Parts: sequence; structure tokens; C-alpha cells
Amino acid sequence: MASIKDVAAEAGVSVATVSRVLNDHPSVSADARARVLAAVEALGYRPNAVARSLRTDQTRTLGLVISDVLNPYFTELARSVEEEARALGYSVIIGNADERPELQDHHVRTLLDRRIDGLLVSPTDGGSPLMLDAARSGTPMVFVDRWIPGVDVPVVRADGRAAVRDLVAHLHGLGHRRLAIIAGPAATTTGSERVDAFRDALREYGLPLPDAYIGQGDFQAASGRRATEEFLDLAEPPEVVFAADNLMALGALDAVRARGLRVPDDIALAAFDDIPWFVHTDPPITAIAQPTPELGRAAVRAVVDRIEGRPPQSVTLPATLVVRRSCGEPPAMDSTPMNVTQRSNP
Amino acid sequence: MASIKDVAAEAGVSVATVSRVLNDHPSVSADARARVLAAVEALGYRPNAVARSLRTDQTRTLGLVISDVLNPYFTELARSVEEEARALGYSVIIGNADERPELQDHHVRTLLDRRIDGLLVSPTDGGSPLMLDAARSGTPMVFVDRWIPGVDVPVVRADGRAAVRDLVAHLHGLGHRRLAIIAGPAATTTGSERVDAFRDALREYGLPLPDAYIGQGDFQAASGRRATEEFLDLAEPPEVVFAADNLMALGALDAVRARGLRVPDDIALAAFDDIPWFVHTDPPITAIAQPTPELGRAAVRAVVDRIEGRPPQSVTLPATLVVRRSCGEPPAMDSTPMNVTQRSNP
DNA sequence: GTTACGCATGTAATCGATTCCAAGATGATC
DNA sequence: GATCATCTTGGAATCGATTACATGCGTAAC
Repeated sequence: MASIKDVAAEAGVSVATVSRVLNDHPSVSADARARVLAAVEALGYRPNAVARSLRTDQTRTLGLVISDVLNPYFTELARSVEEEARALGYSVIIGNADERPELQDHHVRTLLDRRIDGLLVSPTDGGSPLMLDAARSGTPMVFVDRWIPGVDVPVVRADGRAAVRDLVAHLHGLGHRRLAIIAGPAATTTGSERVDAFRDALREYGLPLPDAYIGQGDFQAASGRRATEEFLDLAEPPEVVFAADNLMALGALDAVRARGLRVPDDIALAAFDDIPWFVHTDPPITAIAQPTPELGRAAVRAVVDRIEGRPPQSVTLPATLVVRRSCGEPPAMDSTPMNVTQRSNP
Repeated sequence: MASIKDVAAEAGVSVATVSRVLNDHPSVSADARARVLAAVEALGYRPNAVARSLRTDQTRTLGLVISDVLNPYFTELARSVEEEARALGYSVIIGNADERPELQDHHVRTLLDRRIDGLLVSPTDGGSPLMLDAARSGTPMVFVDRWIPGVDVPVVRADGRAAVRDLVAHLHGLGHRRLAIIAGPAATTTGSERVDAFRDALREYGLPLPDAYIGQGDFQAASGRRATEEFLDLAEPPEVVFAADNLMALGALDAVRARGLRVPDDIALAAFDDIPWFVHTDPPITAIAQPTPELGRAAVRAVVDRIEGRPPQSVTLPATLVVRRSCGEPPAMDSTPMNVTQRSNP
């Protein structure tokens, strides 16, 4: 592959001049510029990004470590991150942690070895020493969706408290009183926050949240299935299951179906994170929707701000309830609580 | 960040010795090795992958350019590619082309600039000059899922002909005679092949495939919706719609639902590419399942073979029909055609 | 006509690794 | 004790770019 030296030889100038033309430095004569451009064209020359990065100490690359690529929420996030990054002249390397802390560490480490300019992480756990080091050692870093308390890193996330309150209001309005939740791992902020928000909202309606109604999940479908089976085995099973993410809702659906029961007649179902398929499941699933693309964009802007020396900002955007039929017939329009969206199509 | 020089100074040896220890070259004394290791530990040193790549002319990185990250089929593919690559000591950079040729070109170009060791592509179109150049110029390359005829690059893909034949047999057995297809872009092999296979299978049953029953889609949900609306507007609408990918099936479902019609009573639906959600849609959707993880693994092994100087092989794996309820009640077990899987759960 | 300034250009150092080559040390062999 | 092979080590070149510094030339100012 042609290097800058070949171009210089072909154009009859020095490598410095070639470099100047390529980085459009002002002091190059029109003649030299033309000859260099012609040589570049003739040789099909493309600058070696590896060499350039070594010299300039910047890779124009962002790392994104997400918890699970197979989760549509995260792929949508990844997509918007890549889009915004590209618009700002950065590439993105995605690492999939599969909800496994050691895999997350592997990705953080290789990304750091590659000297990425900035790192976006949605941590699967409380934070490995590695990641804390990275944050402290000055690699520009931002948490997306999930974060680690006590670490001084900007956080870009959605606040679901209001939406969870709306959901509980909706469920209460439909006459449900025994509400259960399938939680995510306690080590993740989204895992514990959603339970807290749910518990607080229940308290407002004087409803309890017994331990038996808190299923322990890990944001994967299989755990949603297992937790739901445990609920169904209870002497007094819940009337509603609220899954803390869409994959566990899928597992819950599997479990309900395997028992020959029906949603919402035998048991109601709601999920955190909305996805296009929820419109077409049997029945359509009531869900809390995050402004995912906006989160991705905000996260990229935050790291790039840090990279380029501007002060980065934490961002919190509201999530919204999308009522469908999985909890029972939706209330009539005029009794819809504030901030509740009635949506039928994606 | 500490460099190899700092380590050398700390350990009281030369950089050459440090490098030898790091790459466990045999001729280093036990003493020197211990001192270097201690220095590495003390400084928290990590080799700079950029510098290493420049010198060794290998990045241990694979590029993967896929047509659409939001399509669950491709995210599953990406996941298995990353997994296998990691097992073989490679990282993967994913580029999402969003079915847009110019975006595909952008990604191919930046990946090439980054001097990736090998490239996996699922081309969105007939092939830009850029990609053909890349193939010719010797960058190890493999096509996955889709390919470009006439280019001498190994192809790893699934053959759906048998499964499509099984599907048509199934549909015919259920009494359906007017079968329509929503095709992908003709510029993609999967776009045209699936139509060809469908047409051939129909011919075996003496059924026609009129032009009006071939909808032009682009593998995105919106096009599936549009095509389905056109079918429904026909004087004689089809009895079955076969979508050439899962997103267009989602669009078709949207369209049917918007008209207040029901699947399969008013119109039947089947899709190419199976996804976990198809079990829970209303009704569960009959689909042709590809062995996606195997495809990803085979593709990685093929490029790595080329990278490491072994002859790479094209691989073709069979797809299989998964019968559910979206085309009418499934036939009794004993009348199930060969190679047809009855599956109820993911 | 001399001085000075600015522009265009080239030489060479540099980034952080790997690796060839030479050289010193050690030990074995005769 | 001299010779030679083997092992360990360091110096320096190298990968392909960027960029500080020096140089030469032309033009303007006095």
C-alpha cells in the first residue's frame, strides 16, 4: 500500500509538503498542491490512520461498552451513538459485555490499549478497579443508561420514576392490587432504581411490595421466565408482573404461555423499555419508553465535550408510559393520566 | 501514560529487553524478566496497540460491515462474529450501513484506513468500485449472508431454497393458492434469490407468481407496510404474504392491523429470518430460520484463514422452516413435510 | 542597495513499539 | 589457556505519519 513517501516521490516534493497538502495547511503553493493531489489520485493513496494516531496521539475513535447487543434497547442506543459520533468525525468501537463483568473488563482494557479518545459505558456491575482507574487516569468517560455511584463521571440516562408512577396509577385504576416486579441485578443502577421507583409508587397507593413479589432477574429472557414461574407457583400469585427490561418480559411471556395462561386475563404484564414488536405481541404490551436515540446523542456530545476540553454535562431525560392492552382494557381517553401516551403503532 | 521507555528505565534494562519480555522471547534471563515484570506492575504499563500495529503491520482487528444493526438477524450475526473473533484473538469493528450504499462505502473506507487485518461484508448493493478495489488489492475479505457475483471472495451464507420449498408445500397444503412475496432490493443477492426460490417452488405446484404479487421492499419495516397495503388494494388480494426479512414482516403486520384485518383468517403471513419475538406475536409467525451463529463463526474462520495464509473456504448452510400459526392451523404432526421443524419456543 | 519580512519548502526529530545486528559474558571443549 | 558456541543484552533502524526549525527566495520598505 502506498505511503506518504511514495506520494512525495511521485509528486517530486518532500513528505512534509504532502502532509501539509493533506491537512490543508495554508502555506503550500498552488502548483505543489496540484502535483500532490495528482500523485495521491494516481497512487490511490490513503493516509495510514495507525501512523497518524501514533504521532498525533488521537485516534478519533470512541469506545462504547454495552451490556447486551441482543437487547433491542441497546442496539438502538448503539446505533444513535454511532450516528452522532460519525457526524462529529469519530468512529465507534462497540464492545458487548453480555452482562458479564469479566467480558466488560476485557473490552474496556482492549479499548484503552487502542488508545480510544473517549469511552461510553453502561456498566454491568458496581465497577471493576480497571474502570475506576480509567476514569481517574483521565480517559474522557461518560456513563450511559446505567452508572456507578461515587465515580466522578458524567451520566446520561432516562429517569423512569414519573413513568413508573403513571404505570402504577394505570394498574391501580384497572383494579390490580397484587403487583410484582422482576428486577435487574442489584449491582446495576437500573436494576435497583426501577424497584425503588416501583416500591415508592406502590406506597402512594397504600400497596405493599412483599419480598415474594420481587423476582431476581439479570436482564436476560431466561431469568424473566424463571422469576415468572416462581410467581405463578406462589399460593397467592400476583395479578401483574412488571419486567424491568424487555428481554425479561419476553421470558415472562414464555412462562405464562407455557402454563397455558393468558395475558391479561390470567395475569397482566408490563415492561420497562419499549420496542417495535410490543405492538404486535399477543396482547400488545404496555411499556415504559425511553428516549433512546436522544440518550445516545447526548452521551456522544458529552464525551466529545470532554475530549475537546469543554466541560461535559450530565443529562437526564424523562421516560414515558405507553399504554397498550397487556394489563387489561385501557381506560377511556378522558381518564388518561397526565403524561401517558396512548400509542398503537411504532 | 507509561511507555516502554519508562518501563525500561524503571527496570534498569533497555527497551529491547522489555519488548522481549512482553512478547515472551526465549532469550531473556530470569532476573531481567522479573525486574521488567515488576516495573510493568509498578507503572501499570500497557503496551500501546497503535504503536505496535504500526511496527508489525497488523492490527488484530476485523471489520464487519452489516446492512442494518436494528435488524435482529444482523445483531445476532454481529454477536457471533465478535465472539468467534475474540476467541481467535481478534477485535471487531462494526460498521452499520443502514442499507445505504454510501454509508457502506464510508465504513469500508475508514476500516481500510485503520488497516484492519480482514473485512467481513454483507453488501447492500452490487458493489462499489471501492469494495471491488479492496478485494482485488489483497485485503483479506469474506462476504457474509449477501455477496457480489463475479468477485473472487469467499462467501458464507445460508441456502434457503429447500426451506422456501417446504414453506410453499406447507401453504399449498393449507389450501392457499394466491401467494405474494415482499422482495428485498434486487441489488442484493438475498433480495433476488428469495424471490427466485419462491417462484421456482410455486412452479412446482403449478402456481403463478404475477408481478402484482411481487412487492418491492428494501428490508425495512416501512417498505413492508407499503407493499402490503398495495397487495390489500388489489382487486384480488393474495391469501398469503411472504416477507423476505423480519422487519418487512413487522411492517406487513402493521399494515394488516391498520385495516382491522386478522392474520391468518383474512390474510396469512410468513417471514424469512426467525426471531424470538415471532413466538409471541399475534399470531405466532411461521418463519424460515437461518443458522445465524454458525454463519458468523464460519465467516470469521474464513477471513482468519486468509489472514494467516491458509486457503479460505466458502460455506453454505441450510435454513429451515419453522411452522407456527400465521398461515393457518399447522398440519398434524404425522403430515409434517421432511425438514420442517415444529417449534413453539425460542 | 541593504535590511527585513513572509512565504514555500525541505531536513530531521518524534510518537512507541519490534527486531536486526553487534558485542560482551559465560561456559564448554580440546 | 585458547577457541568457539551459546546466551543475554543494548544500540539503532524502522513502520508512516506530523511538525518544529532552518533555509532560500522574492518583494517591499527605507
